[in-house]
Amino acid sequence: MSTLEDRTRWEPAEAEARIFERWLESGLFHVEPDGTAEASFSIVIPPPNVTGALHMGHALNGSVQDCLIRYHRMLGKRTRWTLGTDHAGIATQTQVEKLLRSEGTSREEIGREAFVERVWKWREEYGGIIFKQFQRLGASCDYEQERFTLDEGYARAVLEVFVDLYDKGLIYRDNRIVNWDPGSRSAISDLEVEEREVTDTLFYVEYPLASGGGSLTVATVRPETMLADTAIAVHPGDARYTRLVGETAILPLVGRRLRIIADPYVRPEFGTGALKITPGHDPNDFEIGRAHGLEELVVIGEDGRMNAAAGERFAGMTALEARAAVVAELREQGAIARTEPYTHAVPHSHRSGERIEPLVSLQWFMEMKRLARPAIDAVLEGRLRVHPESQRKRYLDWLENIRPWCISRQLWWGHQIPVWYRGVETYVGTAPPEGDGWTQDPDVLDTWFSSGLWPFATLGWPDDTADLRAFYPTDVLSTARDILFLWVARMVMLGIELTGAVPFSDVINHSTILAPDGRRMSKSLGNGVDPIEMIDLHGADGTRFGLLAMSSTQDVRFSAEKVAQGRQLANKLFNASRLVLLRLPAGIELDGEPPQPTAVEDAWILSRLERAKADTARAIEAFEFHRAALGLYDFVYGELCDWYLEIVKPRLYADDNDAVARFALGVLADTVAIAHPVVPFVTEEVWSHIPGTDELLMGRAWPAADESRIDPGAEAEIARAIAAVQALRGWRDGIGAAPAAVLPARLEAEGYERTAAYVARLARCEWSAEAAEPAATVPVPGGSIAVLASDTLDLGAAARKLEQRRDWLDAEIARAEQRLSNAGFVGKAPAKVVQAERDK
RNA sequence: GGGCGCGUAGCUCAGUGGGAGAGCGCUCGCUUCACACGCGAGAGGUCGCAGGUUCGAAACCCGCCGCGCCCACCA
Repeated sequence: MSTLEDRTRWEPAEAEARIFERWLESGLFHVEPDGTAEASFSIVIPPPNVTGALHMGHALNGSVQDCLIRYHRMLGKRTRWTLGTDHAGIATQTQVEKLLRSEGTSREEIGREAFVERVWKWREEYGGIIFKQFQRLGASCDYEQERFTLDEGYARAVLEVFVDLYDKGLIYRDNRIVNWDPGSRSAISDLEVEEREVTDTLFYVEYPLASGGGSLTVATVRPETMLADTAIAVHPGDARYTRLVGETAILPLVGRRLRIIADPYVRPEFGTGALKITPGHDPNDFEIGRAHGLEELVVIGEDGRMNAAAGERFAGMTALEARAAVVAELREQGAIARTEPYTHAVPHSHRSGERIEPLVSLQWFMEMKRLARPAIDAVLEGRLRVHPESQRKRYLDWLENIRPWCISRQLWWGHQIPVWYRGVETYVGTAPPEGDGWTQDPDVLDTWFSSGLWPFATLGWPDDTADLRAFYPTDVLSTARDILFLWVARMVMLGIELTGAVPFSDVINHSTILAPDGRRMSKSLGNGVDPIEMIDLHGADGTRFGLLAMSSTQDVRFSAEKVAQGRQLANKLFNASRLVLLRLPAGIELDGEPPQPTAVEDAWILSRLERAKADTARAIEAFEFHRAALGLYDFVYGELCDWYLEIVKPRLYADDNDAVARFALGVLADTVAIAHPVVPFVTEEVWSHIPGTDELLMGRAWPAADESRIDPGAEAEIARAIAAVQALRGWRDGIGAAPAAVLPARLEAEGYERTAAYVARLARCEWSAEAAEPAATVPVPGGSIAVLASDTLDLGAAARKLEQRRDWLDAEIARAEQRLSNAGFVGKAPAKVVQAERDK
């Protein structure tokens, strides 16, 4: 490593790996379980898919969580960030199946056992890559223990929960209509379904009445499902059909007799006001069918093809083929009255993208209503806080309208359902039953069933472990809002039911990072930005800063410029530190005493630092990470570097600089400390060069704000000096004064007793006692500065500038006077504001 | 059909009642002893539109327009 003198730039590529290694070796990522959950701070990572690679969402969430973890670690909390991965049933199975296909085989061909083995092997190979990437980001997880939702202990927890909830009657098996995904050949839950606009044809089909007296016309977009019709429904109040209720219609092509029933669900104004009822293939019809005791016929099989029940003519066809065939036959019979195009929302599988085939099937369900109530109360009573507030309503609305959850999946990769069958017997238990002839249910549980146990199963539940006692309930759960229902709400429900505790006290729904083009980042669109590339380009600190800074609203476009801004901040911190450290006299080290100001600018920066400490802490605790990041930037650039360090340079370069060097060192130390949760690498690096610090910054105590050091007087004095410097610089630039020229001037303003020398140096002028007529007068707070004639000054330009200034001032005075003459303003506005106007 | 968010400088975004800000880009100037991945100075905004509340609105309220997202079983 080269010396600080030679390193004029912060080089993340060189430093970050080295620093991360020190963190890892320090053992600070891991803390022993001890004490109570109240005294600790713990986060469980939202488990990425085993197959996953780091994307921008992970990088943002990692930055958020690490910022929190580092902050609380510095606060002295016993800090645990538990990490692990999710077996991700469908996603993983799909990937491995794809691999098998490329090898010319399939899961059916090699069989279940070999397939599952293959997935495990695949997981060995690719799993956990994402945590190497997390390390690039600087994430201070407990890497010593990585959990997996299919670990032995975890699997045991899953099975015990199944048995427990089954015994409580919350889990049951039933023939119900489910969202069948022909793509993954499995049932999926309501949450895995997305609606897409589709234009279909609406067919008006005539069903003859059994009485022979005419026919009843129904409208349908799916004529092929008529083969499973078991009734026709009309609205009870629909006068057109009142006399037909209770009559019978004949199903064309099939000849089945259909009862004509009355049900308020039917909308009289849609189509003909008569609705064919197909309980086996339509969710609404299913409910109506259950209400009226109708038969549930299934004519489309799980392979998406018509089955034997569809009749010989149609069996084996795909649903689409069957539609064409049915329509053709109906036309032949003259049973289609008319058709019209019809655009509507149609459910598709979120995973496979295929159109959902609703069908009645024997599946396992979880009854959710009873579980939802306590999860609602937890939020209403403030035991669980949802951030931002707007997401709270979403959470509550969903839970208020919760429906049964289909938890069985027709997959091989996952937790196989712990139920065995023998003839009519059913056995439910965590271990296989005694005796011969039992076969286990082939289905596995929905991935979200096991991830719903994540905060406590990762800590050893259901055993009473030290981890559980020390770290559960956890504190914060940070996630993207698209899995608020899928995952978060279920963790809350299951956590309360199984452990008696809300599994975390705060839920953060962080922003969704969109691609620069405003669309979702996606592989297929090719508009994704790789966080690792960003880290390579701008460093982890820059990437973290950028992501946090851009994450204030619910959606945000990715902006590489914000990341570059973060890199600038890192570079600035590094170089500011060089200035202080390279001027540090031998023997001075950080002694733990608060910095002692010996000049007005010292008191000023100390005051600003106290505010920055408090603001940063407040922002992090309120989960307003953009405020934390941008606030640090403002402090470091706008106050520490642009002004404080510029003002004290001569003192730092003086021979007897002990006092100011010691002071600046203290300010620097606190600055890197409060910046550490946001930009951990560069701050750790700076820390390592501060004499008197043997330990890592990561493990240092957060510098608590001390409001007694806030000094409004010093703040006002320096603010005045800054304004004067800026006024003079602007004036100089306006008249084109030579940058290096030192202009003689007379200070004719109040309030510069302790800052006049700084103003002169920073604005490049020289105070003169000469009584000469000024060449120009520059207004500054508290008076003006008279610039005297000198050979470097262009008097014509100065005069023009002065003229402009006077016009502006006249306007200002007029405006202030107008305001002050307004009785309403003087009477009602706060005294401070009125006084400010008078001062003008 | 309901809900949520957004609309501020050319771009990406901060800013929740007292004279509009940042980063990037642009213009001009500067090898000033931490940093040229830098420093200084600028140009550039009827704060989506229209009402209202207020002494005072980018901000608070109402309506509209535009964009995005979520939820919803209407053939």
